[in-house]
Amino acid sequence: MMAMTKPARDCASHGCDRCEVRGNAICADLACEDRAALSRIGRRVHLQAGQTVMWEGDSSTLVANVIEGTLKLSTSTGDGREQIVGVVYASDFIGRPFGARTPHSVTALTDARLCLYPRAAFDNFAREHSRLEHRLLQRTLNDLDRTRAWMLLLGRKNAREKVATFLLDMARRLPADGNGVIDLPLSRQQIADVLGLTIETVSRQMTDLKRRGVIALEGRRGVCVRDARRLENMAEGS
Amino acid sequence: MMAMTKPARDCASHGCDRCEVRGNAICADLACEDRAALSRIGRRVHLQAGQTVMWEGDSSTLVANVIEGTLKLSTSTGDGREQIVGVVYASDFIGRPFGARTPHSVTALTDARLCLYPRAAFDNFAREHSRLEHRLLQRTLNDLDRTRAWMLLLGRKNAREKVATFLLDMARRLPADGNGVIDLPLSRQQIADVLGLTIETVSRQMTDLKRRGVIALEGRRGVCVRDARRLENMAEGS
DNA sequence: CGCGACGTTGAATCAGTTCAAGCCAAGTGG
DNA sequence: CCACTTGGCTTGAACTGATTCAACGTCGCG
Repeated sequence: MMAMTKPARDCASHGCDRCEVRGNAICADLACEDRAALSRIGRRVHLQAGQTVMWEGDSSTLVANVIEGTLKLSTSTGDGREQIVGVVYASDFIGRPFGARTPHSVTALTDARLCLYPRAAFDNFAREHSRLEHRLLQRTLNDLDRTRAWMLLLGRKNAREKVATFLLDMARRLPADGNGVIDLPLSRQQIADVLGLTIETVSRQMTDLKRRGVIALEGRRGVCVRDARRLENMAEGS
Repeated sequence: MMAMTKPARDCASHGCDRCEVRGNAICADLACEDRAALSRIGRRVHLQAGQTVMWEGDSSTLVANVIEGTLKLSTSTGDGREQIVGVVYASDFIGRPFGARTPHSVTALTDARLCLYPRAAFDNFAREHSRLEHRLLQRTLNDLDRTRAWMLLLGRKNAREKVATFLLDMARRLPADGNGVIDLPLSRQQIADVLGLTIETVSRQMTDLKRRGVIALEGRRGVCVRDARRLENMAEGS
């Protein structure tokens, strides 16, 4: 799959033209030749579910675009308690440009494909291409908004509200199959790590939501939102 | 104070030259004439403690540099539970550039002075001055890092760890007087809103820390860190 | 002095955790 | 093909850290 064939014509001479996420990634509105230059800096890599690409606290040497798959961003306390601080999807950007340290680990939740750049080279490229930098800024501002909204959940919502909010967020982001069932990219433990709960509490809340007919569960990872209105009410406090 | 006098010479012809925060604010490395242009867009405003400049969900019409004072960024649930998602100090930037809505309220905790810009004009200016945009990007990336670190606190730390972490953060950011006493810009309720706790729990933890000799309390807002090492241990889990 | 806002303290309650057991579906090997 | 393991998920019962509710202090200001 995805062999790096090299056609002849000027502007079609690099892999990006066939890139699945080009329209949404930060490279979207680069001129054709600039995109070619950027593509020369980067390389494609495949990750298996569970693989970690960047470690919290390590010096920041890599950044990347996510081409396919879902990854988690996480931090931990010294004694091993983990908090997932973000979940990223295709076309999202990962890594810490313009900074010495990677502030959180990045781990693949599903098999994934990345377009990986050495940070230093990327930084230089970005500084010379303000359209790219502008896109990166927009994306970072959005991330910051979403992260701050999540703080309200972590600090002030109870278990039911947390789980309901999480499910709505997932339903919004992930495609549903014909029966309206979505396939969660996270295990129960990982959901707990997103919500600041324990696995048991997550499980109990899910079961409770099922019992009330608000959602249906299909196997371990499948969920179907049956009554979105009610789920939304539960996500706030009512 | 701070009257907008207009001296005659070319490059000294705007208020910025006397600006207390110029070295650290996002305007820092603008060329002299660009800074003059930016200053023409903005205006200085004074805020009294308690005043709110921007409301969560309102359309984003203003952005600003903080010249003096401390402000809080906050979000609330429908039923009035509040979470403080950030505290900003002199030379920080506030507001949501390149976005339609302000995602959180901004309220002065102390009397404050801002350098306020209409968002649309600021956006245009920023798009044409990539050094400004670059600085804004750096700042936003830093904010995001700090915000994500705070998620670990909200999701995974207990009350003692939260309060200890908070105090260390404050001690790092605020100047201490001759006796090592810092003046907290936040009331107990606001500390609770930062940490995702209740006011009573914050009070109990502070008293406990005092009883153990780790900190000393001076009146309502004064704190002195007596044993920083021990406080650091408490901030993680030990 | 006395009022009002802010902070502390105590006792009871409860949401969520902890610990322990059991369940289920998917392998693995005899 | 069936016993047995394995890993993820659920369920139950006991426990506990933080909240809730209520009373009491205390500081600053008219």
